[in-house]
Amino acid sequence: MADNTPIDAVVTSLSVIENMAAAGGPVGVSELAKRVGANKPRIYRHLRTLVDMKYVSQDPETDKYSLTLRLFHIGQLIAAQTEFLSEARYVMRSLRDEVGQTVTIGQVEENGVRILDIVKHRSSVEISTPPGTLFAFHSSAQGKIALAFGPDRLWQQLVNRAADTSQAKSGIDFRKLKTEIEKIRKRQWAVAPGEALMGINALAAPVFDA
Amino acid sequence: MADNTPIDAVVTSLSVIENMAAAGGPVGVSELAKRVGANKPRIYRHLRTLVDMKYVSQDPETDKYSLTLRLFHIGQLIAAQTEFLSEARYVMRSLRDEVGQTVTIGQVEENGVRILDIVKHRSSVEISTPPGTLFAFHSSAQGKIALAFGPDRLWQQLVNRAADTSQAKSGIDFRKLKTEIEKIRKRQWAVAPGEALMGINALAAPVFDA
DNA sequence: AATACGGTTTCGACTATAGAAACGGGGGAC
DNA sequence: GTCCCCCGTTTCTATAGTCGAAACCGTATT
Repeated sequence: MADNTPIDAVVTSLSVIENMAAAGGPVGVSELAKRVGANKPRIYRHLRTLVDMKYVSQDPETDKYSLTLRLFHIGQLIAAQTEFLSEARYVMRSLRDEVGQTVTIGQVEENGVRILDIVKHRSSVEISTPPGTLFAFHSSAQGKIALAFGPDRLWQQLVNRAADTSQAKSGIDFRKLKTEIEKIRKRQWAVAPGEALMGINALAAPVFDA
Repeated sequence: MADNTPIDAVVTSLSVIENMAAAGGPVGVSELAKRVGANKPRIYRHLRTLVDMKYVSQDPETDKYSLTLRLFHIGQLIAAQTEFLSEARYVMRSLRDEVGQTVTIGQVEENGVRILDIVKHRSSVEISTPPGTLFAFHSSAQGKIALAFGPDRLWQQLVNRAADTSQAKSGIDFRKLKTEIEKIRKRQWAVAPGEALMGINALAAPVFDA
């Protein structure tokens, strides 16, 4: 990461899009120019490009520009990739309101549990786990849940990998972990106090689809 | 509109985004380069820019890139601007709970009806129509509704297009279709059993605004 | 051990982008 | 009716920024 040089034109166009979205309605070139902090011709050319690509349309009457549903469609695709996220949001939100805690949702991957989304609990201190974070299997409530209720394959992989890398120093006590997993499987939920951060609680996983 | 000159960099970045959305999962630089039709360094720089702007994230493990939820959020904003979608959600949800069926909402475009959003009905079998899907006019309940209650222009276009392409083999029986449309217009709703999938039902369209 | 493929970096050349200034047209003030 | 102001649009030139070829380095493969 030597010379961090973002592409100017892209930044500008995305700023245009963002500002249009924030505007909440059709916008003119001049207004946009002020919001973005550039002069009119620049904005104009970017708008023309976006119109060309069907991301923006111009009202023939007022000459003002508005965003089309193209980006919305792309957004839907993204949400679809993140699978059930859109539906999960509702559950998460109500869950948060119920327990008064920040709620996260994750997905099991090869090497751990990846945080997909988070619904924050408004409190004085903000302990945020940005989406995309990867939690290890052995040192997080989420990971242990995955081990407890996920396929055996996960457990095997974890053991094999630890053996392969000959990292006896990894310090994972598998016997202890195994009994912990068993316990989790019985009581249906896991805690992992002080392992990643302060006090993290996780709950069982409605896996695979529903 | 003298010298139609779209900004290259913007076109590239948007192509990158589109291809990532279409890919349906994490993608590598090389794969993207092939899809977009450019060489690796270019794509790499664009990706770096998008990462900088938080539209894309890179998996620390696999080095692959994926779209973040940022665009999804913007898409939601757009949908809110486009007015009725946010309101429609409520209607759709209550409608679903009432009839116990999956409800979709679409928008009439040039070549068919595009599904904008969907509220699924929880049942044993999942028959999902991902948003963004385009339904043909003549072979879907949604399309027929559009023909029945939309402007005549749509019908004319459909007939003309079929004539132009000289594809008599298209197999569309226009007389039959026309009478069907008439019937739909009278009884206010349409069915299209077995045309797209199993049993699809659609309802009349609150067009144009309200 | 050697190869192939992945993402990343460098560097020079050219072109595509930016900014100043000017244009035409619509609307409001007076 | 006339003037003026503000809007979206256009031209033009210089420079900055983007591009492509080739090379780099790590990991996985044979």
